Amino acid sequence: MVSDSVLIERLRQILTVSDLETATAGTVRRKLEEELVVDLLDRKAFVRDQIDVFLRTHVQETPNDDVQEVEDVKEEENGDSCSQEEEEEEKESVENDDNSSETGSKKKARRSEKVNGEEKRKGGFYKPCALSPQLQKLVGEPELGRPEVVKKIWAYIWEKKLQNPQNKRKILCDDVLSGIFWAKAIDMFQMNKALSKHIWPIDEKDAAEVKSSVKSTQKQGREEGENKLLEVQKAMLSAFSRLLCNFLQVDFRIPNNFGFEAFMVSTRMEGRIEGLEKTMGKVQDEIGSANPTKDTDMMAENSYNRRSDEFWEVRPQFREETRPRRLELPLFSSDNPYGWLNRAERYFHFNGIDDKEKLEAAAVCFEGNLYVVLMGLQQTGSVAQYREDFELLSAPLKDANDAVLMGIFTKGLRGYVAWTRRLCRRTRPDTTPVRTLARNSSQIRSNESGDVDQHQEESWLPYRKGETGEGRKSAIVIVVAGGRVIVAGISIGKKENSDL
DNA sequence: AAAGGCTTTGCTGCCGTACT
DNA sequence: AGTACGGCAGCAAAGCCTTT
Repeated sequence: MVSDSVLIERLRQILTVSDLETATAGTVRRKLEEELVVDLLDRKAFVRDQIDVFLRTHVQETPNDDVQEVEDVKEEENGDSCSQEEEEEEKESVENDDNSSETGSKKKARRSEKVNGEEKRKGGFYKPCALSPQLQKLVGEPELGRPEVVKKIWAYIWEKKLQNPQNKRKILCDDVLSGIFWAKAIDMFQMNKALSKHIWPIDEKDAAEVKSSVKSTQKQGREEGENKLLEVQKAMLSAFSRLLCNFLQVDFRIPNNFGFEAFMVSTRMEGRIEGLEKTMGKVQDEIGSANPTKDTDMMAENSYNRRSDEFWEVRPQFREETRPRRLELPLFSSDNPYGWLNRAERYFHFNGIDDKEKLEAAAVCFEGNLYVVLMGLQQTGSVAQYREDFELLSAPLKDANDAVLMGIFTKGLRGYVAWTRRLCRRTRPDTTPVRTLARNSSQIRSNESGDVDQHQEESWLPYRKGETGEGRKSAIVIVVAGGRVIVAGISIGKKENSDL
């Protein structure tokens, strides 16, 4: 039988040299048993208590090392010292202040002091991010933490006096700012959102560089293929978004190396189309009823196909002049996407194609390649961004099978495999409200897509205890693909969740 | 003081599973 | 049944500003 004192002494020795991040009560106890050649099963509680005592003293000492050093210096300066008990009381009182009486602003001030006092942090918020060329131009640095970018932006706004005097929340964009925000004015609350399009994590870039440098020659071909696919994706996204922007009468923009502005969510898009159609209808009526003038004729020339019969009755000669000539629009070529874009634009110009027709014609040309591109699309940012990209790309696939589209969509989701596995384990079909919804709704598809057929059908319809009330991890995802609404039960992260 | 946006990191607490 | 552990969700943190 080993005495308590011997046990404690040896225990402390073990803990001193152990990695406290990984050591557990069990591993420590087993080590003790091994070294002292005794069975400590009946003294488990004692061992755990002693570990707790050690950890309490250790943990108190470690994070306050710096404070302790400062206090030591003070003590030396003052020539006196207070007892450990008094120190502990002081610490406690500080903690109590923190928890109860201290106001938010004081806390904030204290935090700020802390940040200013310490060496500028490099992680967390201050983690340097890569900046877009437009943003680099403004802040004068290739990489910067987000808060510092915001600081510099505000400094620029003040310097140039770009706040609207009537409403200081509005920022009037000069050339530099409009190059970043793609607007003539922007609400300051929207500013950070717009900025996020220009701030990219460096890790991904670094990781990609490291990855590519260590790739074996065998993998190089595949990588080149992926790069090419990415190039094609970019080109198609660029071309397609340009057409869409023309159609929707919004600014054409390719804000970063791959991303889209988030105008493509179907509901918003439908709203814009509706609005656009109404406006066009009004313009059409006005043109139809007005006397022909040079200006209105020019407007009419630009929208040959949108004119009413009444309009042509007034200007029969104009119909002859602007009749589209026959010329084939080339199919999209992944070998030369920019070349295709050029030729397509010339074709549109030559035939006087209006915006809606441009969109439809381009969609037909894209269709063959779209599955390939869609398959290559991966979630790199938020689910919402990924969904929007997916919706944009899949929009022309009107004949596509919903389940296939949903399968491709989920396959590109980050962490997909992990959550489907977990969901398979935890599914409780009979009590799942989502499942009930799925059975009753013709819009909801189960996993018929094949790419996840190793999972139970329930894996599409996630369940987690308490879901009825909170649905902590699960949500219904609605994807607009191929012009149809596709709904699926899905498990997603917390941030994405809020976006739904 | 809260609101509104966004970012990453790390802590806490909860839950489920595996093991004793 | 109790315990240990893994994994995940939720939250808070700094920074910026003006209006209510």
